[in-house]
Amino acid sequence: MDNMLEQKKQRSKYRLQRQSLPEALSESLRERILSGEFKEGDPLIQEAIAAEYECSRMPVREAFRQLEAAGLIVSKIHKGAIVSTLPSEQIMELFELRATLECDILSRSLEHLSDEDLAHSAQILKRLEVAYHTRDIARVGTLNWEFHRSLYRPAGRIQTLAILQGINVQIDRYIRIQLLLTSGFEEAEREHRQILSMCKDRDRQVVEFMRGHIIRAGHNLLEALNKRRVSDPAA
Amino acid sequence: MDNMLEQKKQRSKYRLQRQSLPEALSESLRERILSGEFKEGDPLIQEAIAAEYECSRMPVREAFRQLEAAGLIVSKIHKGAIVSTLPSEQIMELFELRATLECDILSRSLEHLSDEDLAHSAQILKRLEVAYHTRDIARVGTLNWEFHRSLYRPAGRIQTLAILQGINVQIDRYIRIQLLLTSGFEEAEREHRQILSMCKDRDRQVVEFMRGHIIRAGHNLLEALNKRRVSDPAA
DNA sequence: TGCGATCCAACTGGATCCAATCTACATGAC
DNA sequence: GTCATGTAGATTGGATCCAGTTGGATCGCA
Repeated sequence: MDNMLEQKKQRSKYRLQRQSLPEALSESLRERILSGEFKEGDPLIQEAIAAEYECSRMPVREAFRQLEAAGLIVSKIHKGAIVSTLPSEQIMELFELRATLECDILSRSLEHLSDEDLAHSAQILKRLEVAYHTRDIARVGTLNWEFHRSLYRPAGRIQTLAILQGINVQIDRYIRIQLLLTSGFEEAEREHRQILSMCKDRDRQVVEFMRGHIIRAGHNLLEALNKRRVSDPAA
Repeated sequence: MDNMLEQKKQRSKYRLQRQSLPEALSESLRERILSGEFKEGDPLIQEAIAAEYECSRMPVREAFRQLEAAGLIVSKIHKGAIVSTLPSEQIMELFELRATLECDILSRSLEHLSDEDLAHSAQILKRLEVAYHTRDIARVGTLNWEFHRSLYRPAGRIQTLAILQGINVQIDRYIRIQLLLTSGFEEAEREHRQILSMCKDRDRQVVEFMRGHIIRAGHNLLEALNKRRVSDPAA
């Protein structure tokens, strides 16, 4: 999150984004769910969270509503909230959705991609590789999406990006689990470099290559995940 | 919403779905926004809403969080919430997203479409036509999406349907405005019948026909909307 | 009259309090 | 001993209360 400044560069120069407590809370809680601190099925007790952040239960409740809308938790009336669980088929469906939407947006983006955009992407890719080789899992998850997004932004498709962002939040935690379990990211790393290179050439075949990249990542993830889910019957 | 029972038929037979006040509130408020009672840019004052529903401001605040997550309102800290506004390009983008996702899911659905599914769709279409000819705008909006969804459900793509549902909520209010302004729905009505007929024949060309149907609807909507937006500079 | 500082009303944000509901354990009847 | 019922503790849902912010109105001054 230390690259906020770069991201906001097109906005007003001196804009300080204040956020309400519920927003800050939901951001922090989201990160803790993605990091695996709160696992699938874990109950989230309002009072405990409130105590941790030294605030009342009220902002916690509003944060829960946001997390629920993002699909990270499910809450039943008078029974509290638990971290949501996604069946394998739905995880794969999310990867297929990504494939569909990212191919579409990448195709549109190619026509507007400037050299500065590509330089920016290259920079993110470099940081992503550093994060991967220092085993900084959280940063790998963040930067992986950051890299993809940097390629799509020139398309100017705000709604598509928003949906993709939401999908990414949903699957990020599983990607992190995969990274913790296996080291099957080298393939993705090679592919990322090839994607960037093809984008530099404005080679339209990159669109179909991206589709394969995403679907392969999904399959790899599911394979690792299913191994874990049968051995650990927490699901 | 009177077909709830049908939809839940595969669940436990006697399940009563209680909902919390915030949920009920956000549902009601969403409907009021979609119906145009609250227009783009209108401020939503917590206290006023709470008074209307004879409850405290607390459940209203939680409902606002949900509506914000759905993209129907935007709230600034210490300045309250207003009904969100979508620029024309983003409305068209949402229609293009619909085209992409609905073609994909329809294609998958075709392989599982049973005769019962088709009978159900036909029934909805009939109700949709009744609603249109009795000028029941709210029902037209609801049933239009209901018809589309009934064709996609057999695909079993939960996440895709959830995203499409979200998109539909976003554009429903503009569809209703269009229905109020013009009567350009006859074309869509003809197309609906043709879509259903092609589905009955399991004709795969229905996928591309659906794409045209959605894109045409988007263009018609934007045309009507732009006329209104230049004459009424509320945006 | 025009500009600016100050004050006030309206509203939102957050804390605390009370009520409703669920869970688990204990008690008692058969 | 087992099953049903009752009850207490925990937890959430909703109301009320207080503090902080905003925006506009008012007043003062040049």
